[in-house]
Amino acid sequence: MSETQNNVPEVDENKIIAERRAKLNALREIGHSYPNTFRRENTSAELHGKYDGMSKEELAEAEPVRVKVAGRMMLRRIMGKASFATLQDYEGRIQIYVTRDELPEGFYNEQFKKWDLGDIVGAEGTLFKTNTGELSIHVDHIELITKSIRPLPDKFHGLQDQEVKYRQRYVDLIVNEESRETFIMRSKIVQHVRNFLIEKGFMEVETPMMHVIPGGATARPFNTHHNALDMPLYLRIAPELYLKRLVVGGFEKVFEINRSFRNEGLSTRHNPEFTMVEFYSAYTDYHQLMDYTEELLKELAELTVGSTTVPYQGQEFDFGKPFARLTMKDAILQYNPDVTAEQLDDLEAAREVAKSLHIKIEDSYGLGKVLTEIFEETVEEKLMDPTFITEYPAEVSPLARRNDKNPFITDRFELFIGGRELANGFNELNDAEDQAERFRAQVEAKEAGDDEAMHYDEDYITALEHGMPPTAGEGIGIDRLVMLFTDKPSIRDVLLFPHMRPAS
RNA sequence: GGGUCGUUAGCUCAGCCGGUAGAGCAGUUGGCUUUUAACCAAUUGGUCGAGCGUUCGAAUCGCUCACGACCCA
Repeated sequence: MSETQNNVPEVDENKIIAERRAKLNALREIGHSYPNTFRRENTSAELHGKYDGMSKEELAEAEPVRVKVAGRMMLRRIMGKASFATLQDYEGRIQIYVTRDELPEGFYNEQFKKWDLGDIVGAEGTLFKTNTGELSIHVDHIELITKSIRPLPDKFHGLQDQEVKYRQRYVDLIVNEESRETFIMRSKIVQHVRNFLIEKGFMEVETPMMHVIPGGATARPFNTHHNALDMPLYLRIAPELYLKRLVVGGFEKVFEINRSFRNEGLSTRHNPEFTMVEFYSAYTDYHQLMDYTEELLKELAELTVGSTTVPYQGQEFDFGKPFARLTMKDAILQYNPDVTAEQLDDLEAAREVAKSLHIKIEDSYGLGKVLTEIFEETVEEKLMDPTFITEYPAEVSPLARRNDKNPFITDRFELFIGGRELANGFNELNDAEDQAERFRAQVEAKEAGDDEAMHYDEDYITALEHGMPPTAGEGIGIDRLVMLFTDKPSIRDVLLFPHMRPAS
């Protein structure tokens, strides 16, 4: 049974909409049919770029410059027989000057003056500058291209209602410049990450988003069902295991930028679907990945902020100096001066430390998990400037390779900025027997009640048994990256269509 | 899951000591050929998020619910 709503909604009608519909009906009677015949030849930004530098006199004395633009009418000032209006296209705004006597008989009063803010129009004419020096188009042909039935939000205050911004992003994008800029920046950031990896010799791939066994992370998946095959499927929680299968297959440097899905709560940092870049490189190690990450983030700071000092919500993060690198244990000691190194080497002592810090510890936790809990509770949120934390315990790193000298820890790091985890990378576990053992431990945890623990992925073990070269891999959260570089407090501000509860 | 705050005209917001709803913008009508949040004059527009209660009377007080924002777990 489908619960999808197929109800046709009742017509949402208020006086303004009714009046606009009446105008549209009048237009239909004289043949308007949402025409797709107007071809613009110029954009607002192009014209400002070329002609803003010319003075009023230079423009007036030069050969007349004919231009043809289209856009949404955002402002209009009618002054009797002449009007100014502001058209907005995807790059910006341009002012047009419309006079009664240069349009066909009756057009100015019977058509143009009846158009509404929000309508999309095309205009042709010659460039000039107004007395106050604004580049404008003296129009001799103008036409209504698309009638808008719905009124726009306040022309000065824009759209303020946070909920409507998220639910009706198209309206937000029409009226709020800042919102447009955020998503343009997001696109540039993703583009830069992609180019960065391609220049480093990585190959972009696409792996399944519907998994038979959800793997590659510890998280609850979304469940779905394949009707023809009559089998359960899961939306992926990470692409990791498929990307590493490709490394087994001989694609030694691969990456994927796309969505993963986790069936967990919503917050200012969590959306059920989110975007990660994951990349894997054979014959290298996690130190190389930290170097790549540092290089990439410094470039992104330059690209987005134009500086190595990144402002975020009233704070500033320093991307100029080399990123700090310290081990999880050293980090705990540094931020908990009362704790000694010896206490962190012994399970019972570490439990006591956690208890004194009011951290909940389950009986099943080993020393590695206890240390990680202490780290997450007392250190994470204090790591402001970019900081790599290394030497994550094997217990909390089921896919990472153990350190050669100390099998308690893995060759793994996470990157923190502004108290938030931005990236996670490690030397990949390519010992199939060790991996099988780790999967078994995860299954035990799952059977003991940890519903975030991993499944045993037999085919992945088979892939590793064919031999995966030594490989390092990393995931970077794109949404959090964009939040950081666009100074946005909520993940919803950097998602075009964030998940919302259905409006009542 | 818990707490705080919010939801009033298409938009941005007042009103909240309970007495039956206001402004600006947008819209409509009129005026205005270099304005720029244009301006001037007149004017239309509201199940005050939903429901229940208290009261002679509720946008306003109380309770429940919905959605959102922030904080905490």
